[in-house]
Amino acid sequence: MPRPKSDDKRSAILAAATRIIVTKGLSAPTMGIAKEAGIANGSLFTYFETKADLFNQLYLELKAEMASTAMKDFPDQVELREQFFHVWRNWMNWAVSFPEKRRALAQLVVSDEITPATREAGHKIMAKIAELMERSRADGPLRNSPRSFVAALMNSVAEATMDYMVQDSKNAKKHSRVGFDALWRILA
Amino acid sequence: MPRPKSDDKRSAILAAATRIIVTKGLSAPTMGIAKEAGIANGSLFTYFETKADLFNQLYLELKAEMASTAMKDFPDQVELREQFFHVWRNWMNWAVSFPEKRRALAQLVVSDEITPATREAGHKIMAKIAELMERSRADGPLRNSPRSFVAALMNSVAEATMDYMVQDSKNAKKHSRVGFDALWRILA
Amino acid sequence: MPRPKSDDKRSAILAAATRIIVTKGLSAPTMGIAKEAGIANGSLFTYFETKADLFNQLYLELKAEMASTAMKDFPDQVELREQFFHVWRNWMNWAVSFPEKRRALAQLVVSDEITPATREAGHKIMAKIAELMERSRADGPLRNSPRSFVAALMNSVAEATMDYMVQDSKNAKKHSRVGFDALWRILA
Amino acid sequence: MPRPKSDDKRSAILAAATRIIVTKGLSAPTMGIAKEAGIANGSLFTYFETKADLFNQLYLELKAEMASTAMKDFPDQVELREQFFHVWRNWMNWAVSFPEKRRALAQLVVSDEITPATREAGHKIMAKIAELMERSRADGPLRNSPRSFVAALMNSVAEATMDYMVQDSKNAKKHSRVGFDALWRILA
DNA sequence: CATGAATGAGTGTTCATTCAT
DNA sequence: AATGAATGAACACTCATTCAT
Repeated sequence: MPRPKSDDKRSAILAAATRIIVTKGLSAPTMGIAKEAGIANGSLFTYFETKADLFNQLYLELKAEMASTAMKDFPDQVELREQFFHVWRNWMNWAVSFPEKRRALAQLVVSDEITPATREAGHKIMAKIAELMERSRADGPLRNSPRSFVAALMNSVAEATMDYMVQDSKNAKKHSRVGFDALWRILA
Repeated sequence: MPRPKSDDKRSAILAAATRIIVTKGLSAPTMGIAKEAGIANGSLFTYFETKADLFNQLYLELKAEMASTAMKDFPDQVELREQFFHVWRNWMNWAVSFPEKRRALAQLVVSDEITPATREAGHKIMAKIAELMERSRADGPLRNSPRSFVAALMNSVAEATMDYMVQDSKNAKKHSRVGFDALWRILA
Repeated sequence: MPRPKSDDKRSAILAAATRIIVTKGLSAPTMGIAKEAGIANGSLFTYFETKADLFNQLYLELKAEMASTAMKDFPDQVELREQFFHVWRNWMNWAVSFPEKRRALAQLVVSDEITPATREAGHKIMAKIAELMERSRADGPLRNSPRSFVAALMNSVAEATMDYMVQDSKNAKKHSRVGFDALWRILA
Repeated sequence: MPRPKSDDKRSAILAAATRIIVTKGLSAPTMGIAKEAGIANGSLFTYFETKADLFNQLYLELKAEMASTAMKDFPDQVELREQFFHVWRNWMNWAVSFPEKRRALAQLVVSDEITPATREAGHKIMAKIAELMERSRADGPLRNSPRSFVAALMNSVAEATMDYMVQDSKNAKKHSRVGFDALWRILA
């Protein structure tokens, strides 16, 4: 029974990577990430086989956190629009509360280090939200468009809204509503 | 800033960069771009001071081409919605006709090599389109939102629509319409 | 130098190192050797202070086994040439029976990790064979050459013969004889 | 017409590698070789694609020099034994005159970075010497052994002789003769 | 102006060795 | 004693940029 691989350390690396990606981008040296995490450069590779592996896992971690935050306190008994707005509000709040996580995720999304398998897994994580979206557009103008198109639209509106909220955080709540209304106009 | 002798060579580099960025991403070596352009690696720096400079100029070049294509044959005499749709259609067609340019531009947009000044200039280039957008939303639900938010929304809908069109190019025309309708629902 | 508890484990490491050296060379990671030996990487250093130490001990181990095999069933009562040939035959047989040991040893011989002291000890181990050699050349053309030169010649002929035998193992016995005759012609 | 790739520099790298290999072995850092050659570390890779490439070329270079030195002033009109001895003497002299080259070559020969193709080319370079060897053993006791075996024997005797000569260079000439006689006894 | 050799800082990853458990 | 995580120096190779020709 030697020192067991510490979950704390894994988390520290992930958190460090998040911070460093925000400031230096995806080309940030692994050594910088290790230092930020308070470990030796070589130790990083005890937890993640390669830099790309680290990025893929971070992508998933962030997406999972985002999705689970979005689904928190999900109200089963209310009507669809309100359900969706509940999720939307949680989603936006996460982005505003953890701007670094959101920006890091945004970088990871466009990285070509993220494998198709990882992206696929990422989509599965968002399944609940996607399902809400599906139900919302079921009778709307986009009822015949492919899901991926609708999902892309939803994501873009979400991203734009987040930016808006972060920039003018005093009125964040209002902006969240405006973004959701725009989305709803697209879908339903 | 005396522009160098051969405009041909400058264009060749820009075109080469476009192609290389699509296949290798923004981390593509300058030497690869030079080779693709049919010149020696050192010569690239006669035309562009640094790699970042090349990218900034390419960003502007592509944006300008996109914008001018969008404004082609602009119909002054028709009503606003139709004017906007004319522009939208040109815009979408450009993206479908020159997928490499569009994809390169998409990469450049998220690059942190692109300076704020360049982004600002890029927005100016889109001024005509922005103005249309402004007029369209003047009486709509987003009439009180900041222009940047509205612009971000428009861009996202455009990007999603382009992807959609490229993926299913047989029905490109129909998809273009669907995207525009979605945009219009947001704005007006 | 208290030898560690388990001689089994020590032997396992030595045997693993032999195998790994053959496939990966002397730059084989200690971790690979440990895994092959079925122990944890850190445990290797309980038995051998350093990688170089392991190699030095392995060198000696292999040389000792080689020498003792060569001297097996030594016939005291026959004449010199036959005595020498008996040893030669055992020697060659060992090489053919344990090709991995021989190849590992060949690599170790040229390694600069093997210290002069170890080499010296290795020569002592071969003392019996060297003595036979000395007696064989006592009246021959090399009677006035330094022992080290003669030993080097003998070793080279042996090495060449071993290669020859391994390559064409069907006629190994014949090749062994041819090699010995060549050696004898040099010495006596 | 830029700076042309300089043959001097190529030679300097090769010479530097020779020296460094002797002192630090084949694991010598490329940076050390570059520094010894008086160039920047990156420049080494202008002349040799990889470290392995450098080693392969050096192997060939050294072998070629050795072979051409050995054939210098080849006497066509004398009998076989004398021809062979002439070559042998040149060969031994080269080894004694350039001990670093010889030792570097000895290391390269056992390196697994040297490709089969390179080894093949190396053998071609030695073709003339091999031919002499073939003629010498044509009627001798090894007339039925494979050439590779005979060549291995010859090389080993040569190596042993060189060591001997270097160690006791005062009597180098005598030792060269002794070695040759031993070889001749094997072959003819 | 064009060329491509020269430069040298920068980087992901490996690995012998140490040490906490 | 055994384990395997932790360490950090080391290293081959890349690449934007400079500069001699």
